[in-house]
Amino acid sequence: MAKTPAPARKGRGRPQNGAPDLSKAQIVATALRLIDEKGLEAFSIRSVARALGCYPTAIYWYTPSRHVLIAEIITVVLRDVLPDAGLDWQDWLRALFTRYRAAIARHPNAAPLIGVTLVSNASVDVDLVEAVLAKLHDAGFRGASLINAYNAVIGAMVGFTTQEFAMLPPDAESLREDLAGFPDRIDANRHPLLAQLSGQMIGAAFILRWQNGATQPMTGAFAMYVEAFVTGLDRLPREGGAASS
Amino acid sequence: MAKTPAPARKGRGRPQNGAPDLSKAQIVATALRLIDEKGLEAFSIRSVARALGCYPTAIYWYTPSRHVLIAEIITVVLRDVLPDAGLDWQDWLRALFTRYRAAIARHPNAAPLIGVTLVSNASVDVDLVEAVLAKLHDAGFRGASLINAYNAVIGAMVGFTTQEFAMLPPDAESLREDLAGFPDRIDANRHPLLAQLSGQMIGAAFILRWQNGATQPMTGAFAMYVEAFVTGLDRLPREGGAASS
DNA sequence: CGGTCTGTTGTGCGGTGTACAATAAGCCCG
DNA sequence: CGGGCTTATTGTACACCGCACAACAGACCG
Repeated sequence: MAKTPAPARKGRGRPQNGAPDLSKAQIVATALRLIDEKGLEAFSIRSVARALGCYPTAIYWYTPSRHVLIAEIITVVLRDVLPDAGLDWQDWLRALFTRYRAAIARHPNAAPLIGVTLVSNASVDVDLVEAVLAKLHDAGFRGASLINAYNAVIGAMVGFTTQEFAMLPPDAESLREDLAGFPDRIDANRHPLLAQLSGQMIGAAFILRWQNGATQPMTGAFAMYVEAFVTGLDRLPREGGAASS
Repeated sequence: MAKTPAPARKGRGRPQNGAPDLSKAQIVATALRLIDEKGLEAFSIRSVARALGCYPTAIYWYTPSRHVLIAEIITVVLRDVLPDAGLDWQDWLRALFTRYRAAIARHPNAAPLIGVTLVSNASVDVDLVEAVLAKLHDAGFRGASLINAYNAVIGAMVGFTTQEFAMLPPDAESLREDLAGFPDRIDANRHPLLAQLSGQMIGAAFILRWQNGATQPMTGAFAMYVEAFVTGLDRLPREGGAASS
């Protein structure tokens, strides 16, 4: 509430209670709350410190850098994406993709963090890796094909949803106005399908939208994407194949 | 070369030749060159100005904001992704994905810009939209299914490659060291497949890598991903389906 | 020849991540 | 019980960022 540091307790030094004022969990939770409520741009070390009523440098006692803090936010967001292990491999993949999307939908403003920072960093979720490998092994994938399938699955899981919830430029309003007049500018001879479908696509389709999945979800497209990928995977050869690098 | 503004010409006012010193194309090209050569983090309005030997605010004469400049960089990177229109719809989609990936591979450090900023903004590439719609119409998709398929295709095109070329944290070295000792920490009882495959996966697979597609391309995984998606798309119902929103 | 347009130089503000010093309270050990 | 070590924080400082805005000089046009 106060202007800049807003210290609940004044003066330097260790707090008097014996217990710390801050904690890593509290910092991560506050950061995520800021992202959820005010958008990704409102998140910074300093804004988290402001919200917690401490100096920015106090944050650094619990986390070594902005990047690591982001990594910790990601692991919180991606909690509980693993589906029930009892499912058939195809249903399991469908559930995995859906649960991943649901996790992002719960914190849409955090989506770019994951897409940009690579799924990796920080704590490797070994259970996720093993589970994907296990289900693909169930499906019959072996050797280099198994690893390629693993990468294809992770890429597919993260890829679509990251796009769906991608951040928009801050001048979304001008983008909207731009697209409002767009149908009139289409040359029906050169772009007949676009001319015919623009009414349904403006504001709802990639490249022609000004809002992201938080307000304009692409549920139908996502379902089709998952279905195409999973059923397509079933029709692929499952052995051999070159390694990636 | 000079310290801060490094003006080739001194003093204020309009240049004497009659021709401007700068141009939008030059600014975009310089920005992209900086990104390619020194990484995305080295790109800023101020760094571009430094490279051009002008004041940062001179950049604003040609572009209204950082976001718009980024949008212009994106359109340059994504030039020439459209494949030959004569191809069969499935081959055309394969070619589209491959050409998109090749474009990103030419400027890997720019990958996060596209993934984050949404494919949209700035100049809508109507030819791309129309071409995708046309090929999916060729495939028999109609109505809501056509639009869903369009979104699935764009999401698939951008999604995987964005992940493959996602930026890594600046402390990649410590990540590498961390992952070097990773195989020894795997409990072979709890994670048997990971224990067996970690040797092939460390450094080359999502979540277990410390480099991105610029140095560790996932060619095999990408091929499998494309193949699964395209052949899967062929087996989907092509009419009806609910709209997304 | 005066005014307006153009394309710069320059100044300034509020923001950022984070390195580093200062400091005070709790804790442990002799 | 007292001195030093550890802990958790306040403060200061620096180099960077995007960008708003003023100043201004040359070109161009009536």
